[in-house]
Amino acid sequence: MDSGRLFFDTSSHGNMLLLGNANPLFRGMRSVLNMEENPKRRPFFTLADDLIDEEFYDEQLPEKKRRLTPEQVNLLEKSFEAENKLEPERKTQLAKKLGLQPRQVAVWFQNRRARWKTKQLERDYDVLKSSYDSLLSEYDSIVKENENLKSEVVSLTDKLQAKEAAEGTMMVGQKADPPLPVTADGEAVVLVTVKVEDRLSSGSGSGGSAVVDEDGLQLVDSGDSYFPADDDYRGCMGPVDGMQSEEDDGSDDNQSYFSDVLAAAEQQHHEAGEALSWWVWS
DNA sequence: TTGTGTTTTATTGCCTCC
DNA sequence: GGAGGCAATAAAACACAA
Repeated sequence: MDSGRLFFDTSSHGNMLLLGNANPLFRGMRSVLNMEENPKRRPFFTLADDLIDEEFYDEQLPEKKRRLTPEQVNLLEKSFEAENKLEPERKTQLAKKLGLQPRQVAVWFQNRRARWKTKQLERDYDVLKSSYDSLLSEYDSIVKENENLKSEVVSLTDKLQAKEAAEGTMMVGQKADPPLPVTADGEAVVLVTVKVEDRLSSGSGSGGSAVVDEDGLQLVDSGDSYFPADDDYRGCMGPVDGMQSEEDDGSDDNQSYFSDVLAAAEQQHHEAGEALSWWVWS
């Protein structure tokens, strides 16, 4: 430890004396000084003028570290506000004005810069956090909206399924009078049902179509479809959980709707809106 | 009064710049 | 190499609850 830095030179600065903690005299005085503490206790470092007529220093007590007075701090703060770096000349002037050692002024500025930096970091953190919170809430609302759209798709899909099934049954039912045809034509009814489910579950119409085509039921397949094309249909179905199309390779614009909510939420929302309105319109 | 957490003052060691 | 800045740290001073 550099003891030269720890002790104030009493010859250069009036009656100031500070002993290091290692000094037994200082340690002994600590308890005494603590007992003498009172609310009006004068600070260790005061203006040079005040040092002259104070009997306090007559005793030349070895002093503890004292805090600066509010006046000293105010002046230092003002100086810091003007310029947070301290040129040698300003340091000397401030020290003279405040009755402090230039070294103390330099230390105060150093510590003040450290405090400022800490506060600045806190401010930066707050800004980042509020920005993050805002984005998070935006993300949550988009996810919620996404869920709503998905459930709407599922609901409409169910309705469509029921409607297609009903129409398919009617067509076959024209040949078989009973509500549930169980004759040779009844097989066609079953196949129609499979066809609809297949479309909804796999998104690939080829497999289901093959079965139906074999039975010559083209009318049910696409000729009377609610959808202009299979691609469009699958585009609407793609996003529904558990009903993912096998062709969901991202090549189709509609297929990518649910792939990255954050990346293109607004655009995707728009696309979903179009798909849905088209669906309802059909 | 005392224990504990926070703030302030000061030191130390390292680094950079001139 | 000396001066000054910074990060880390020590320790005194202070605030405050129990």
